[in-house]
Order: sequence, then structure tokens, then C-alpha cells
Amino acid sequence: MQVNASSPSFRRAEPDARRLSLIEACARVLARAGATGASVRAIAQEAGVSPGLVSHYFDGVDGLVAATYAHVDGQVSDALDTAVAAAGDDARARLEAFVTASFAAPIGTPALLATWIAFWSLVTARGDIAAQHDEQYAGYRARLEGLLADCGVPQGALRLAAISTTALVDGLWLELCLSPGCFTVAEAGAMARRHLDAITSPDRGSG
Amino acid sequence: MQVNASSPSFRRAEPDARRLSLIEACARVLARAGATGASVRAIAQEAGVSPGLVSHYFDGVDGLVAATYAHVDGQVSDALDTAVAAAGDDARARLEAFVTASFAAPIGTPALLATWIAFWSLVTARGDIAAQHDEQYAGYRARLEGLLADCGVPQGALRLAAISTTALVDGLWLELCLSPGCFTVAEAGAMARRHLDAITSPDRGSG
DNA sequence: TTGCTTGTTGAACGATCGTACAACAACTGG
DNA sequence: CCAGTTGTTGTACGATCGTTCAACAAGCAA
Repeated sequence: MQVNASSPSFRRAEPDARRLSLIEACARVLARAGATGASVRAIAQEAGVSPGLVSHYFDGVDGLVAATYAHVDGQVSDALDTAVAAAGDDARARLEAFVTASFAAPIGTPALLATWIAFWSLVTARGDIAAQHDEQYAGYRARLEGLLADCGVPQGALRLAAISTTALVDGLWLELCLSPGCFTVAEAGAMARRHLDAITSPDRGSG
Repeated sequence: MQVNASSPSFRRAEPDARRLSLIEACARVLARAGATGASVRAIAQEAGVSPGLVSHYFDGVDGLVAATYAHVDGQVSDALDTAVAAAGDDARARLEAFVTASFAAPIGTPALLATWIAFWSLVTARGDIAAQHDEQYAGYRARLEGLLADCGVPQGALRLAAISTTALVDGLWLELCLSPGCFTVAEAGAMARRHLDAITSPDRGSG
């Protein structure tokens, strides 16, 4: 019964668990306070640990931010995969699921957008973050190209079709989160589907 | 001839001129170093003045950033106005000019995007910046609605047509600046025009 | 219980942040 | 040429930044 006499002031965690805890705390701080407010002390306090742990587990605060970028991107990818898998086997349904998943939680939330904007704000200043963006963006487009091909978009039009769809979805996602009252999630989905109609219509395959 | 004996260590400027100089320096620093690197000292050095001037002319560094936001938005508006005016009287030409102007200088440049991203990163944390964004975004959409109406888009479809066009243009602009090698300005224009075709075609006016 | 391993703490460091303000000097009117 | 005005400087201040590291203690093995 001496366990309760003096409760432990902190608990040990496995390195991977603690790393994940710090990454999630970093994402929350980025969402709440932006890149400017993502200090080591703020992140550590959010995670309920001491500031020293950040440098202990990551290569400084920059390394933690980069790791958070990769982790959040992985969450987005997983959410997209789940949405596509839940859409069944119909090619058009899978395409629509992939596109409209960006407007629903956990992707289409102000918190995730704020996190993402914080990453974008680092692209200019940091080459490694820029490379990370290029890689993730290319992967997103490649997956979209596959879904578009399954819907009959010809090979020659595939690249621009994926780029324009990505641009429209990103733009809708952006404004939906920045100005939530301007239009609804349903309207965003309708606009995206209308664009897919135009893209996949066989009579207008080019451009 | 004593003027050259001791050259003045600094020059006085009219308040408005100095204010503009600081705003432009702030925009350059935001573009180069992001929101994280936009410190008073960095901005003052960029403007070639002493750090104390920032607090002297603006309500702290936050006030300078807000003023820079308004100024850069004004530049974008002017560039759009110029493009539309240069397009002549044809409604479709004016609409295309408005839309594709976002892909050319001075709008479609990594520097301006970096500045804009720095503003977005402040939307979350600061209510006045968020209000500024809403106002500017609404103004942009209102102007686009007018151009779309001139092209025969029916009243009922006007709102979503403007929103989707804005989203597509913003998304193209975003990725064009973040990953310049991915697609060209000409391709961005082609995709935008294709979207305008779909939006303005009378047989598919709704959605 | 005892000793060891090691995850964790928290103070300390120098650097940099935003801001304030007294001193200075560039320009103007006389 | 000489005040007077005031735009500008640059230092000083306290707060906060990222990072380091010796000391501490939680958990485990014996």
C-alpha cells in the first residue's frame, strides 16, 4: 500500500510511444498557434512532459516538425484509403470517395488545415520540407491518376486531369476550412462531382 | 561644398513613404523566411532602418503584418483589375483574363505565395486577420460573380460557379508556386479555361 | 529489499525576440 | 548661419527562444 503514499511525478514510456505523443502534441500546437507559436516549451507542455524531451527524442524542434509533417500526411493517406475501400468496387464511386473525403473529418477540419499551413510556411525556408512536400504531392496525384484511369480517362489526359482535380479539391478544402460559413460540405462535394463529370466525359478528354 | 565632408548616416522620409517602405520590406521577409522568420530586426534590416522604427510607425510587429496583408491584397486586386481592363470589352475575354492573371507575375510567384501563406498561418491565431481574410475573399468572389454573370451564368448558379472557380484557381496557383516544375503556366490557364467552359455551358447550369 | 538501467526532469546557458526611450541628427523656416 | 522640429538611431530591458546536461527517480532484475 505504499504505492499511494507518494504518487510518481512522471511515468516512463516506450520510446516509440513517447515519440508519437510528442508528434501528436506538436500537431495540436501547430493547429492552435501556427508555426510561430510552435515552441519547444509549448509542445512539451501540450504533451505533458519536460522541454528537454524534445531534443532527446528528435533532432531539435525542426526534426520534430518534419516528423509531424510525415505523420499527419500518413493520417491523411490512411483516411483516403479507408474512404476508397469503403466505396466498394465501382470505379466512379471509388473516385468520388477519394475526392470528397477531403471535405469530411479528419481531413476537412480547420485544425488539420492549420497544421498543413504551418508546413507550407516552412517550405520556403527549408529545403527538406520542400522535398517532403513534392514527394507527398506526387504520391497524391499518382493515386488520383490511377482512379481516373479506372474511370476511363485516356492516358494522354490523365496528368492534367489529376492536377486540375487536385487543385479544385485543395482549393475547396482550403476555403472550406478558412471560411467555414461560406459554403457547405455538401456543396463542395457537388462541385467536385461536377468537375469529375467534365473530366471523365469522353467527348472532352483533352485539355 | 561641406555637404560631402560628412555624408548623412540616414535620410528622413515622409511618414507615408517610410510606412510603405516598411510594408514592402515586411512582404519580402515574409516571402523569404516565412512567418517564423519575420522578426522586427529582420524587417528593419531589410528596409535599411533601425528596429525602433517598426514600433514607431505601426502598432507593434503584428500591426505591421496586418498592414502588409492589406497592402499585398491591394496589389493583387490592382493586378487583376489591370488584366481585366486590358482584355477589352468581350465578356468571356474579361473573365479569362481575371482567372488566368493569377498564374502570371506579380500574382503567380513563389514570393507572393510565401507571403500569403504567412498570412494564412496567422488566421488561426488572430481574429482580426481572419476577418481580413473573409472580407478579401468575399470581395474576390463578388467580382468573379459579376464577370460570370456577364458570360451568361444564370443567377441561381452564380454563387457556386464563383466558389468552384476560385477554388480551382487558388489550388492551381498554390501548387504552381509550391512545386513549380510540376506543370506550366500555360497548362494552368488551359485547365482554368476548360473549367470555365463547363461552368458557362448553358446545358449544365446547375450544381 | 537492493542495485542497475535509463527515461525524465528542470535549471542554466547564450541567443534572439518585441518594445521603449533618451540621445542624436537631418531637414526647415527664419 | 542658427534654432526648432521631428524623423531616426541604437542601446537597454525583460521575456522567451532552443539546447544542453547533471541530477533524479521510475521500473526491472536479482
